[in-house]
Amino acid sequence: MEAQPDLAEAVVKLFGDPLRAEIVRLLAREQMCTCHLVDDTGARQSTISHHLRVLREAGFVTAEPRGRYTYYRLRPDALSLLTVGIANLTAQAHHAQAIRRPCA
Amino acid sequence: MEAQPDLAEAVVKLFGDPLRAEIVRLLAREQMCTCHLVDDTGARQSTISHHLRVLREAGFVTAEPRGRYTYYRLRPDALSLLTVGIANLTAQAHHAQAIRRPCA
DNA sequence: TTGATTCATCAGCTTCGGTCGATGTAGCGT
DNA sequence: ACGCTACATCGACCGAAGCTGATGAATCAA
Repeated sequence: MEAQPDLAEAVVKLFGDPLRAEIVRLLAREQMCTCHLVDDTGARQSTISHHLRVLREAGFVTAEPRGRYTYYRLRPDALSLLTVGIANLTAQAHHAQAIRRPCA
Repeated sequence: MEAQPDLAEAVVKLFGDPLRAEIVRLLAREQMCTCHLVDDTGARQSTISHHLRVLREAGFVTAEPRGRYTYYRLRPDALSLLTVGIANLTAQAHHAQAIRRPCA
């Protein structure tokens, strides 16, 4: 049984970088636009945009243009899939405790 | 509320690399020694050892010396913590949908 | 004891990816 | 129209991290 084909890749896209993880953590509290994230993290605007692009392409955030601002929010459905995937892996790991492949 | 202080770091240690993710996936099925992992992944022995070290130091696997072999297994408790952390983040993200920080 | 096997560690190379400044575009206020 | 702000994208730089071959320790078989 496969937990999720690209579970690892998805996770890396989410947490693969400390700053990206911080962005996710902030977006988990409220929707924010890029300028908010720049203020809160202290990173440059181009850096924030870069990470938002990664998160967007990975399907973890959505961008909503609001005039000259762009609001970002997390996609709970994507996070739910991730949660299930890791939960499955955890359950599988639990069962694996009893299995040992013999050494030739 | 903080999901987990170093949730991101922990996740990166687990899935931060495709090969490492593959190792985790294999260990989720059964306990294996290094040579098994070398065979199954096709990676060099030193490379496998390197990743096992990362996983070990992160607390996700334990090593059990068995004669000249060393069996590795995942630590379900560590994975459970991770699952809870991501589940919390997911729940938090769900609530955040209704909150929007105003742009100055 | 000798040799083969398993595994960990090390130093060096190389690649990947994050960060940055610069540039361009679009929307808003005056 | 003009300027200002918010944002995306680009190219370049650089540091972190993975990969590798070599080396050494430990175990087992002959």
